[in-house]
Amino acid sequence: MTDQVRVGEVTRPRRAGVPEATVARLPVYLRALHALAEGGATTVSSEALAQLVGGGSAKVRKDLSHLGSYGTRGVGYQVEELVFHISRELGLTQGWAVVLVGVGNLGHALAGYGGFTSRGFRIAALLDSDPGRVGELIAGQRVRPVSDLDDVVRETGVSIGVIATPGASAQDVCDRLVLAGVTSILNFAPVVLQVPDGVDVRKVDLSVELQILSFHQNRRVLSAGLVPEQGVSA
Amino acid sequence: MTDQVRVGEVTRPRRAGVPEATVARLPVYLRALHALAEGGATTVSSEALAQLVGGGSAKVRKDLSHLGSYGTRGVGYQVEELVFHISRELGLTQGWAVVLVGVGNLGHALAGYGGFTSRGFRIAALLDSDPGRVGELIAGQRVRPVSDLDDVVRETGVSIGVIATPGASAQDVCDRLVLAGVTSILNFAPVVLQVPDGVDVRKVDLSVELQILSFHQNRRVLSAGLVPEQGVSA
DNA sequence: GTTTGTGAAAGGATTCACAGCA
DNA sequence: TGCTGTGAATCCTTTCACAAAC
Repeated sequence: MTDQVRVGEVTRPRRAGVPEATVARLPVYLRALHALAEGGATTVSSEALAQLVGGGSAKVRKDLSHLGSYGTRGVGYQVEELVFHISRELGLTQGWAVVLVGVGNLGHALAGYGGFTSRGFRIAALLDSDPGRVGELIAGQRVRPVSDLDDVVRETGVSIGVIATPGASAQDVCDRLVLAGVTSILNFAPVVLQVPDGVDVRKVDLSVELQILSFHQNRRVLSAGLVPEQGVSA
Repeated sequence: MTDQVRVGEVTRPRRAGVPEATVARLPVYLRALHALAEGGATTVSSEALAQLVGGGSAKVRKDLSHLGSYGTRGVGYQVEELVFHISRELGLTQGWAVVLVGVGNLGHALAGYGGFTSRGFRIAALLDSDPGRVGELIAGQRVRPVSDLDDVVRETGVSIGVIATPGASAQDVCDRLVLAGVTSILNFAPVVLQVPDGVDVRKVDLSVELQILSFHQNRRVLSAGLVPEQGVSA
């Protein structure tokens, strides 16, 4: 936090090198802070915040220190101030336009999910390749055909695409998104997408977490000694 | 892989110490391997697998080496064999019974999601606290009231609970699950759950990934346009 | 020749512990 | 006194590079 970086005409505290691990936790802090603010809290200590998100206070402090020095010794952090700085760091003040492709069960859930709009994302369009779905009204939006993608991107300045199609069509949709100029993609389809350099893909896999849970559950059962042996032995 | 560990009455190659980072990737390998098997491939090299999942071949080899020594030098890995060993390591051969609480949009999507059942999970029951939803038929299952939870756990030996309720009721549902004896919980609600020691909670937050994407998109826009020179790395 | 398995090196992330400030 | 901010130490993860095996 000591050195400075020139951005345009102004210098401001360097926040360029925020570690990935920290970035991944900022949304979690943000949610906790919103909850605190709703509850009427004005300040919060690293210890209290750590309690809320499940972690150590030192980690919280180090994370927040990457955004700048916004705490007060002996007191803690101002909730509203932290919300502002984290939101800005995450780019949530930009009001990104998002296009959602695929309005099956999951797409429906995503279109109606408050967590997107409440964090500054604007769903610019809902697309689906199934002609039977086109025209359907979901969360106040009319579903449009995937062929409208180029128009949508041009009209609304979409920079983030969300893929909630079946696995089979995900790569095709992805290619179209990239071709249309979308550089950030959130993929809910159960496939690993291939994209050119310069495009950022993140994947949310509903079953991966369940499998990780299974691993731990399995270990717990095994170490509890209840299951003598399973499958192949050495 | 050299030392041994006693489990019950037998010794077998130690696989107890699989690093978390590796565990998190095993489901991804598993999916790629299933796709390869469907495509008719019988062997795969670490390099090819790395290509498919997006990573380095050394990482793949080190990951797989934690399961044992199942590759053949000069050849690669047997696809089917790897599928078996990874599945077993993840405990997917146990056929865990899962109870899903909350059958709103997201719950619907989860109940119909093939990725659960195709990986050996069995949805033992669907529960909802809304009396209006009880009795509804989803994916061949009839929705039952949350008050049936104890019965469900007793009857079906459920060990994993999935929470897909609104945030407001998630902690309550979580408490009931814990009380009923469930020790692994997958939480889709946008809150951080508090649980006693010995209970494993994993959270999937649909908007967290979008916010991380926003961070990178923001950085890209900043460094592409306005920032003259240094500061922003990558 | 090809590809695995793995020590060793390098790079990150977390935790410790305390100086410094309100 | 209470709590932040941060070097230093520790732990974990990734990458390198190559001997061993096919």
